[in-house]
Amino acid sequence: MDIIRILAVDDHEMTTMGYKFILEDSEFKDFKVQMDTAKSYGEATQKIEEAANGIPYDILLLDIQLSNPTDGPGKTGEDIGIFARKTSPESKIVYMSSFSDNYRINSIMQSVDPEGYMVKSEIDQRSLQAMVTTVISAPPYYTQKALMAIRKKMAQDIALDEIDKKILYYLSIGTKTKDMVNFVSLSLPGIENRKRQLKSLFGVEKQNDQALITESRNRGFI
Amino acid sequence: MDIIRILAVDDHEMTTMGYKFILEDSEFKDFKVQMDTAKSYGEATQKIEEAANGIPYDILLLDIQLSNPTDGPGKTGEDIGIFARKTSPESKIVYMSSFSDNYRINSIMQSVDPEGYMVKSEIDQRSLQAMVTTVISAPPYYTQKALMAIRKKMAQDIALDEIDKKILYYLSIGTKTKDMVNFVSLSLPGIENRKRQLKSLFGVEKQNDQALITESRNRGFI
DNA sequence: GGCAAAACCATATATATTCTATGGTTTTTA
DNA sequence: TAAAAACCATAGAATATATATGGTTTTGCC
Repeated sequence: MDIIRILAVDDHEMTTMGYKFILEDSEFKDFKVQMDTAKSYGEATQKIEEAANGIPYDILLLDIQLSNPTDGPGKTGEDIGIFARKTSPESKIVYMSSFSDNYRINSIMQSVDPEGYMVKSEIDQRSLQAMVTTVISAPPYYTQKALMAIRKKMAQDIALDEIDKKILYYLSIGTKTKDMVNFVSLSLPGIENRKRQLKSLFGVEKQNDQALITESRNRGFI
Repeated sequence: MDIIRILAVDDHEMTTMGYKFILEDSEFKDFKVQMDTAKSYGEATQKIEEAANGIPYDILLLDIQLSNPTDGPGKTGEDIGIFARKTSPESKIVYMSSFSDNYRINSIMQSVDPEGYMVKSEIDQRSLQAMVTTVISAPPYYTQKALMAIRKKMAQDIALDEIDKKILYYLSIGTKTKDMVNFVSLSLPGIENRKRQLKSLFGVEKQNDQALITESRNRGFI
């Protein structure tokens, strides 16, 4: 009987314990699961690196939001994924995230391209088991909410460049257009013109910024 | 007990009969399935339109390849999907296709954005039943090979315009560069320059066209 | 090997797009 | 209602990409 080694990373210990109890007690056809856990970026990367020197983990279950201040700012589960792709390329990566918004899922799909993505509200015993077998034998595994975001993105051909995405992002968090010059490498009329173009592209011409934000969200950009 | 009405379109009658027997005999929790079939573009669009005037179909199962010459050239399952989106917007659309290549799946995802996509080699009784319940309650439903193509597309940010895609397509079917001027609205040096840029973009600089084709396929463009 | 076709590369010029700078008008908001 | 912000328009600058042309290298075939 093969052993599938999994590392689950989440700052809430209850969560990783839940995964552990369910999966170690599950009956799989060809293997048993053995689970390690980690609570922070530092602990996770260390365990991944150590394992990669011997037998790498088969699966990494990563939370995106790690509110652990000891690792300094900006160290998220996304960073762990990027680290793992380099250090332990054999390991399958599955995100277990509360985020189901398009922006976050698109971002993870591009930076890490994980073998799985589960929205936490959709995780239960059955889906956990299905995820493990799928990821091991025939990835990818995405839960329904993740699939909805992915489908939305696939359905449209519009490709915005980095500047457009930045403008939409800052707009969505309430930044004033005149202040965007500090974040976007463009002149004020340049930004205004881009906004006009985006509104035209999204079919909300002659409407205010709120309409643009709403439409961008509908289309899965933010 | 609700009735779920499905129209299955495939030029091979055996295929639609298979769907019919399996799904009408299946035990679903909240409903029963009643299946119509069609063999051509004309028959399918007519049935969709008639139904839409009364009670539209709940699900349309569409084959992409319809080798029926009576409807004239260029009438594929993709066209049926586009027609159905207009005529019967309430109906869910699921493609049942032999195609598992990236190019085709990407194209369908953009032109029709179906609620499901099943690669025929992956269809069996269980997946058929799962597809129906998923599409009715919480779409989308994609089989593994479709998901692989989708994942590949999502993982990369590169957006090629129509001209680039055309060049790659004609290259992939063996068209000589000098003959492409007949299909692509660009001068010969223009095409050559695009090819150079694509090679640079894909990291196959200073290599021949075969390398470009291979890399394009890997990245899911053709 | 050698020849012709195709592919490939480089440069000057033309064209289209998009930026900035500037200044005016309209809308929001305190 | 006054100030701030958003919005719009235009001229000129900068950028990117097209064409036209001609040369070099590679490929395929006898």
